Amino acid sequence: MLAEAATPEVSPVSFREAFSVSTEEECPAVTGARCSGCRLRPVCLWSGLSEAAERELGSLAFAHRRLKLGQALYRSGEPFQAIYLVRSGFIKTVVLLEDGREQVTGLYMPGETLGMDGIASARHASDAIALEDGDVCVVPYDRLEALSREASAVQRHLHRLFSKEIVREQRMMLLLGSMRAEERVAAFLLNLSERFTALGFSPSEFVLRMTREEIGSLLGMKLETVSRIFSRFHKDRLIEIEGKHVRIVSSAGLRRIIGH
Amino acid sequence: MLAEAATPEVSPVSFREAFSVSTEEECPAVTGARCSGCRLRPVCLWSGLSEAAERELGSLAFAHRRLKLGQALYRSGEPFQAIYLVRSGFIKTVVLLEDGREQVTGLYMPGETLGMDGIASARHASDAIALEDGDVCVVPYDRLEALSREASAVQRHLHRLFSKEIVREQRMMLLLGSMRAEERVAAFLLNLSERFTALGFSPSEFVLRMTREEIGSLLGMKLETVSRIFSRFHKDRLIEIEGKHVRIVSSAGLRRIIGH
DNA sequence: CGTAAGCTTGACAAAGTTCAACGATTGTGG
DNA sequence: CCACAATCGTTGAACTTTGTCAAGCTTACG
Repeated sequence: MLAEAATPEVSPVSFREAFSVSTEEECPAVTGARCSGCRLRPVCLWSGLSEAAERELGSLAFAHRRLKLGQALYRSGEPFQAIYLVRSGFIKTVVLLEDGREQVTGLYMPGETLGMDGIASARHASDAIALEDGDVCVVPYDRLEALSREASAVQRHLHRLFSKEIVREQRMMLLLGSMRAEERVAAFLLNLSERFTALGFSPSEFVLRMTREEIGSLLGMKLETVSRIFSRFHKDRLIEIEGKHVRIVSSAGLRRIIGH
Repeated sequence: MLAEAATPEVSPVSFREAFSVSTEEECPAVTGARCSGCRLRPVCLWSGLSEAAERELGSLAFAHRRLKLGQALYRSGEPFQAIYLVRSGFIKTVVLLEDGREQVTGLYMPGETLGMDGIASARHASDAIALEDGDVCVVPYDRLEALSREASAVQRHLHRLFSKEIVREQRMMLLLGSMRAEERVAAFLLNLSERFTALGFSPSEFVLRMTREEIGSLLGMKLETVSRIFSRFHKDRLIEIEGKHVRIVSSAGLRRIIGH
């Protein structure tokens, strides 16, 4: 029944098709593509730039970097050079404790920006790991700084980006600090549903790109707890789940769980 | 034995003396004081500005706002206007869930900056509440934006500020998501110790400005758990504690607890 | 096709919460 | 200035949630 989950209902194209690694035509590797043709334009840093400003900046073309599953975009301690806009694939960020424990601090989908944690100390404070093959747009930070001084639209967008990340992390603290495991999982599923919707995919049917262990780390619980809660939600007809394919049967029911 | 805790050993002046609400002479109310005389200069947004840039900006004087214990600096949903530099007193930020549950997401000491969560949506995403009487320097955001375009030192400082907040929240997620209650309390005490040290006070003896309930909310546990862990640490000779007065007896011991 | 990685489930243990009682401290109005 | 109320903190006992360990199953991959 869930076999077709990979082909979202509301969208005429599959996720993989729509956000697959670009062909050479539309995305020459190192020289970078013109932003004007990019499908991520509506969510991109550069939207809102006046045409004049765009023309002025002949350099509005950035290198792309491809990532294979498991590959690191950057690692904690590495010199900070750029921030990254996800073009395709999912990326997780991970913070490590000396004794080896790790916390997944973020999950980034196409159109989302990561890497801002590196500005403070000129070194990245987390690892960014690809959860599947994909690619990112590399935005060199020094150029961004300069541009943000020249074009106030860029500045405003950049500051909003910083602030959004702060708000996202606040919400995550709320989740980790004051919700029970069941509520966290419900909130996680509803959040994914929203974000898939924003990308034009089904709100109710999608593929988790993380293992139970990674989900557990993001939500501050053990993989067994994640598994048990998925099973319980399934039994209670709130979701259907088969491995990583999820279908939300009752988003109202999930919302009710958070309401306690 | 802990009766003198209010007078830190290493510092010749008490915390309250050093960071009390300023007298009118050094801090005229609405017109704002010249930054040059401010004791927070080394940590302030404006440090690093060239003298030329400073002179150019005759406006380098900001309104101060006094806060009484329990008073809100801003509330979630209020229009975002400014960010705030704490001059004296402690401030907590709180995020609320519809059902009334709340999560303390931050604790801000003199010299620290808060309010950046409001930029994303032009409305604050949290409440900021004074934990004791104090005052803040009000930095209007539109002026900051303009200034950050003109003076790259300001820009750099501002971006670093954003990034620091992101990193701080990441660490908080690590704490909430992957540490046991005992470890969280130990980490909390060590973190306070560091920050008091940075302000020139004793690393080992200070006054908590939060109730057990507020500490619990910050650390994602119930007030009873906080109390029990304080008692346990006391029994194990890691700290001495009497109400809100804390003395760290063995910071190595606390560090060992985090190491598992 | 075999091996490793990922997922599920059960039984039990540990950690943290809840409820309750009580003492100490703080603040307020008479 | 005192008395009373309210808030804050501590501690015990019972309970709930989540983690741990172990086994077995499925899936993906070389």
